[in-house]
Amino acid sequence: MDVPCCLPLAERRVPAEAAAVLAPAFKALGDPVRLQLLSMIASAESGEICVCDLTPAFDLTGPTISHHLRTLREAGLVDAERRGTWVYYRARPGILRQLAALLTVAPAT
Amino acid sequence: MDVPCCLPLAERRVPAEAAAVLAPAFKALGDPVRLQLLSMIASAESGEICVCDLTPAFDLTGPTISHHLRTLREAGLVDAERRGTWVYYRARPGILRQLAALLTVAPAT
DNA sequence: GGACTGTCTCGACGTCCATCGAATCAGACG
DNA sequence: CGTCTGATTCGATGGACGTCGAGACAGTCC
Repeated sequence: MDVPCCLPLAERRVPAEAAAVLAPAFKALGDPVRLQLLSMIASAESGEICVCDLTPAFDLTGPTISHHLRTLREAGLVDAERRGTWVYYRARPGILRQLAALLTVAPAT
Repeated sequence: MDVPCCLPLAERRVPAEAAAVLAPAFKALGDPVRLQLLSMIASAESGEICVCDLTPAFDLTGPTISHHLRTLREAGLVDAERRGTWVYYRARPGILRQLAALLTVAPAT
Protein backbone atom coordinates (compact mmCIF):
# COMPACT_ATOMS: atom_id res chain seq x y z
CA MET A 1 0.00 0.00 0.00
CA ASP A 2 1.47 3.32 -1.04
CA VAL A 3 0.62 6.23 1.15
CA PRO A 4 0.08 9.26 -1.06
CA CYS A 5 0.04 11.95 1.56
CA CYS A 6 2.11 12.73 4.54
CA LEU A 7 1.61 16.35 5.41
CA PRO A 8 0.81 16.68 9.09
CA LEU A 9 -2.86 16.37 9.90
CA ALA A 10 -2.84 19.75 11.60
CA GLU A 11 -1.17 21.60 8.74
CA ARG A 12 -3.88 21.21 6.19
CA ARG A 13 -7.06 19.28 5.72
CA VAL A 14 -6.50 15.67 4.72
CA PRO A 15 -8.24 15.05 1.38
CA ALA A 16 -10.90 12.37 1.19
CA GLU A 17 -8.81 10.13 -1.07
CA ALA A 18 -5.85 10.28 1.30
CA ALA A 19 -8.10 9.60 4.27
CA ALA A 20 -9.50 6.55 2.54
CA VAL A 21 -5.99 5.16 2.14
CA LEU A 22 -4.66 6.16 5.55
CA ALA A 23 -7.60 5.21 7.73
CA PRO A 24 -7.25 1.44 7.22
CA ALA A 25 -3.69 1.62 8.57
CA PHE A 26 -4.90 3.33 11.74
CA LYS A 27 -7.78 0.91 11.95
CA ALA A 28 -5.31 -1.95 11.92
CA LEU A 29 -3.58 -0.33 14.91
CA GLY A 30 -6.90 0.05 16.66
CA ASP A 31 -6.84 -3.32 18.37
CA PRO A 32 -4.77 -4.00 21.49
CA VAL A 33 -3.62 -7.38 20.26
CA ARG A 34 -2.45 -5.99 16.92
CA LEU A 35 -0.72 -3.08 18.62
CA GLN A 36 1.24 -5.50 20.77
CA LEU A 37 1.93 -7.78 17.81
CA LEU A 38 3.31 -4.90 15.77
CA SER A 39 5.39 -3.75 18.71
CA MET A 40 6.83 -7.21 19.21
CA ILE A 41 7.63 -7.42 15.50
CA ALA A 42 9.09 -3.92 15.23
CA SER A 43 11.17 -4.26 18.36
CA ALA A 44 12.57 -7.69 17.55
CA GLU A 45 16.33 -7.82 17.98
CA SER A 46 17.05 -9.27 14.56
CA GLY A 47 14.44 -7.16 12.83
CA GLU A 48 12.16 -10.12 12.43
CA ILE A 49 10.29 -12.55 14.62
CA CYS A 50 8.76 -15.98 14.20
CA VAL A 51 5.01 -16.55 14.52
CA CYS A 52 5.93 -19.29 16.96
CA ASP A 53 7.28 -16.59 19.29
CA LEU A 54 4.24 -14.39 18.81
CA THR A 55 1.42 -16.84 19.45
CA PRO A 56 2.33 -18.00 22.98
CA ALA A 57 2.45 -14.36 24.17
CA PHE A 58 -1.33 -14.14 24.05
CA ASP A 59 -4.29 -16.02 25.46
CA LEU A 60 -5.62 -16.53 21.97
CA THR A 61 -5.74 -19.40 19.54
CA GLY A 62 -3.39 -19.75 16.59
CA PRO A 63 -6.04 -18.89 14.01
CA THR A 64 -6.89 -15.68 15.83
CA ILE A 65 -3.26 -14.54 15.92
CA SER A 66 -2.96 -15.50 12.27
CA HIS A 67 -6.03 -13.40 11.51
CA HIS A 68 -4.54 -10.35 13.24
CA LEU A 69 -1.23 -10.82 11.44
CA ARG A 70 -3.08 -10.95 8.17
CA THR A 71 -4.81 -7.68 9.04
CA LEU A 72 -1.44 -6.06 9.75
CA ARG A 73 -0.11 -7.46 6.49
CA GLU A 74 -3.05 -6.17 4.44
CA ALA A 75 -2.66 -2.77 6.07
CA GLY A 76 0.92 -2.73 4.77
CA LEU A 77 2.38 -2.49 8.25
CA VAL A 78 4.34 -5.74 8.18
CA ASP A 79 5.79 -8.26 5.76
CA ALA A 80 5.82 -12.01 6.09
CA GLU A 81 8.32 -14.52 4.78
CA ARG A 82 8.26 -18.28 5.08
CA ARG A 83 11.60 -19.96 5.69
CA GLY A 84 11.23 -23.68 6.03
CA THR A 85 8.76 -24.59 8.70
CA TRP A 86 8.46 -21.15 10.22
CA VAL A 87 7.07 -17.83 9.08
CA TYR A 88 8.87 -14.63 10.01
CA TYR A 89 7.35 -11.17 10.23
CA ARG A 90 9.12 -7.85 9.96
CA ALA A 91 7.87 -4.28 10.23
CA ARG A 92 7.70 -1.85 7.32
CA PRO A 93 9.28 1.31 8.74
CA GLY A 94 8.25 3.50 5.82
CA ILE A 95 4.56 3.49 6.51
CA LEU A 96 5.13 3.83 10.25
CA ARG A 97 7.15 6.96 9.59
CA GLN A 98 4.40 8.36 7.39
CA LEU A 99 1.73 7.72 9.99
CA ALA A 100 3.90 9.34 12.62
CA ALA A 101 4.48 12.34 10.36
CA LEU A 102 0.76 12.68 9.82
CA LEU A 103 0.13 12.90 13.56
CA THR A 104 3.00 15.26 14.23
CA VAL A 105 1.96 18.63 15.62
CA ALA A 106 3.96 21.70 16.40
CA PRO A 107 5.57 21.72 19.87
CA ALA A 108 3.61 23.42 22.62
CA THR A 109 4.01 27.20 22.57
CA MET B 1 -7.80 9.84 28.70
CA ASP B 2 -4.26 9.81 30.06
CA VAL B 3 -1.78 7.93 27.96
CA PRO B 4 0.61 6.11 30.28
CA CYS B 5 3.23 5.11 27.78
CA CYS B 6 4.98 6.80 24.97
CA LEU B 7 8.15 4.87 24.22
CA PRO B 8 8.35 4.17 20.50
CA LEU B 9 6.64 1.00 19.44
CA ALA B 10 9.83 -0.29 17.89
CA GLU B 11 11.99 0.35 20.95
CA ARG B 12 10.38 -2.09 23.27
CA ARG B 13 7.29 -4.22 23.44
CA VAL B 14 4.16 -2.28 24.34
CA PRO B 15 2.67 -3.78 27.52
CA ALA B 16 -0.86 -5.11 27.40
CA GLU B 17 -2.20 -2.38 29.70
CA ALA B 18 -0.71 0.36 27.56
CA ALA B 19 -2.03 -1.28 24.41
CA ALA B 20 -5.50 -1.39 25.92
CA VAL B 21 -5.36 2.37 26.49
CA LEU B 22 -3.68 3.33 23.22
CA ALA B 23 -5.61 1.13 20.81
CA PRO B 24 -8.93 3.00 21.20
CA ALA B 25 -7.24 6.22 20.09
CA PHE B 26 -5.96 4.57 16.91
CA LYS B 27 -9.33 2.95 16.42
CA ALA B 28 -10.92 6.38 16.48
CA LEU B 29 -8.53 7.41 13.70
CA GLY B 30 -9.41 4.29 11.74
CA ASP B 31 -12.34 5.81 9.89
CA PRO B 32 -11.90 8.11 6.87
CA VAL B 33 -14.61 10.49 8.04
CA ARG B 34 -13.09 10.85 11.50
CA LEU B 35 -9.62 11.29 10.05
CA GLN B 36 -10.89 14.17 7.93
CA LEU B 37 -12.88 15.61 10.81
CA LEU B 38 -9.84 15.60 13.07
CA SER B 39 -7.73 17.15 10.33
CA MET B 40 -10.28 19.91 9.77
CA ILE B 41 -10.39 20.55 13.51
CA ALA B 42 -6.63 20.44 14.03
CA SER B 43 -5.87 22.61 11.03
CA ALA B 44 -8.50 25.25 11.80
CA GLU B 45 -7.06 28.75 11.61
CA SER B 46 -8.32 29.87 14.99
CA GLY B 47 -7.56 26.54 16.64
CA GLU B 48 -11.21 25.68 16.74
CA ILE B 49 -14.03 25.05 14.34
CA CYS B 50 -17.83 25.04 14.49
CA VAL B 51 -19.83 21.88 13.89
CA CYS B 52 -21.80 23.93 11.41
CA ASP B 53 -18.63 24.16 9.30
CA LEU B 54 -17.88 20.47 9.65
CA THR B 55 -21.22 18.93 8.72
CA PRO B 56 -21.65 20.38 5.21
CA ALA B 57 -18.22 19.05 4.21
CA PHE B 58 -19.55 15.49 4.09
CA ASP B 59 -22.36 13.64 2.38
CA LEU B 60 -23.62 12.48 5.75
CA THR B 61 -26.47 13.46 8.01
CA GLY B 62 -26.02 15.63 11.09
CA PRO B 63 -26.51 12.76 13.52
CA THR B 64 -23.82 10.74 11.82
CA ILE B 65 -21.29 13.56 12.02
CA SER B 66 -22.29 14.09 15.63
CA HIS B 67 -21.66 10.41 16.29
CA HIS B 68 -18.17 10.59 14.82
CA LEU B 69 -17.39 13.71 16.81
CA ARG B 70 -18.47 11.95 19.96
CA THR B 71 -16.15 9.07 19.12
CA LEU B 72 -13.25 11.50 18.70
CA ARG B 73 -14.21 13.15 21.97
CA GLU B 74 -14.38 9.87 23.88
CA ALA B 75 -11.00 8.89 22.45
CA GLY B 76 -9.59 12.08 23.98
CA LEU B 77 -8.54 13.45 20.62
CA VAL B 78 -10.71 16.56 20.67
CA ASP B 79 -12.57 18.81 23.05
CA ALA B 80 -15.96 20.41 22.55
CA GLU B 81 -17.30 23.66 23.91
CA ARG B 82 -20.74 25.13 23.46
CA ARG B 83 -20.90 28.88 23.02
CA GLY B 84 -24.41 30.06 22.49
CA THR B 85 -26.08 28.33 19.62
CA TRP B 86 -22.95 26.75 18.23
CA VAL B 87 -20.56 24.06 19.40
CA TYR B 88 -16.85 24.43 18.72
CA TYR B 89 -14.31 21.63 18.55
CA ARG B 90 -10.56 21.86 19.10
CA ALA B 91 -7.80 19.27 18.92
CA ARG B 92 -5.86 18.01 21.92
CA PRO B 93 -2.24 18.19 20.75
CA GLY B 94 -0.85 16.24 23.70
CA ILE B 95 -2.32 12.90 22.77
CA LEU B 96 -1.53 13.45 19.09
CA ARG B 97 2.10 13.96 20.02
CA GLN B 98 2.11 10.81 22.10
CA LEU B 99 0.61 8.74 19.31
CA ALA B 100 3.16 10.17 16.88
CA ALA B 101 5.98 9.36 19.31
CA LEU B 102 4.72 5.81 19.61
CA LEU B 103 4.94 5.31 15.86
CA THR B 104 8.31 6.98 15.47
CA VAL B 105 11.03 4.72 14.15
CA ALA B 106 14.69 5.33 13.63
CA PRO B 107 15.56 6.99 10.32
CA ALA B 108 16.52 4.67 7.47
CA THR B 109 20.14 3.52 7.69
C1' DG C 1 5.83 -42.05 1.13
C1' DG C 2 3.93 -41.24 5.89
C1' DA C 3 3.62 -38.96 10.08
C1' DC C 4 4.32 -34.87 12.56
C1' DT C 5 4.58 -29.79 13.45
C1' DG C 6 3.71 -25.01 12.35
C1' DT C 7 0.74 -21.83 9.95
C1' DC C 8 -3.16 -20.45 7.44
C1' DT C 9 -8.01 -20.75 5.56
C1' DC C 10 -12.89 -21.61 6.18
C1' DG C 11 -17.34 -21.35 8.33
C1' DA C 12 -19.92 -19.99 12.20
C1' DC C 13 -21.36 -17.12 16.10
C1' DG C 14 -21.96 -13.12 18.94
C1' DT C 15 -20.79 -8.39 19.31
C1' DC C 16 -19.68 -3.91 17.78
C1' DC C 17 -20.11 -0.15 14.33
C1' DA C 18 -21.66 3.31 10.66
C1' DT C 19 -25.64 5.15 9.13
C1' DC C 20 -30.21 6.85 9.07
C1' DG C 21 -34.91 9.10 10.58
C1' DA C 22 -37.37 10.70 14.45
C1' DA C 23 -37.37 12.69 18.68
C1' DT C 24 -35.08 15.54 22.17
C1' DC C 25 -32.29 19.17 24.19
C1' DA C 26 -30.07 24.04 24.30
C1' DG C 27 -30.07 28.84 23.11
C1' DA C 28 -31.71 32.81 20.63
C1' DC C 29 -35.24 35.84 19.37
C1' DG C 30 -39.75 37.68 19.03
C1' DC D 1 -43.88 31.80 26.70
C1' DG D 2 -43.66 29.92 21.80
C1' DT D 3 -41.06 29.09 17.93
C1' DC D 4 -37.09 28.52 15.29
C1' DT D 5 -32.34 26.71 14.47
C1' DG D 6 -28.25 24.02 15.66
C1' DA D 7 -26.61 19.90 17.87
C1' DT D 8 -27.25 15.69 20.24
C1' DT D 9 -29.52 11.39 21.67
C1' DC D 10 -32.41 7.35 20.71
C1' DG D 11 -33.81 3.20 18.24
C1' DA D 12 -33.34 0.40 14.34
C1' DT D 13 -30.84 -1.92 10.60
C1' DG D 14 -27.36 -3.87 7.71
C1' DG D 15 -22.65 -4.88 7.56
C1' DA D 16 -18.02 -5.52 9.60
C1' DC D 17 -15.13 -7.50 13.28
C1' DG D 18 -12.93 -10.69 16.89
C1' DT D 19 -12.92 -15.17 18.22
C1' DC D 20 -13.14 -20.04 17.89
C1' DG D 21 -12.93 -25.16 16.16
C1' DA D 22 -12.19 -27.95 12.25
C1' DG D 23 -9.90 -28.64 8.33
C1' DA D 24 -6.30 -27.68 4.73
C1' DC D 25 -1.64 -26.57 3.35
C1' DA D 26 3.71 -26.37 3.73
C1' DG D 27 8.00 -28.40 5.19
C1' DT D 28 10.70 -31.52 7.91
C1' DC D 29 12.24 -35.88 9.43
C1' DC D 30 12.12 -40.75 9.69
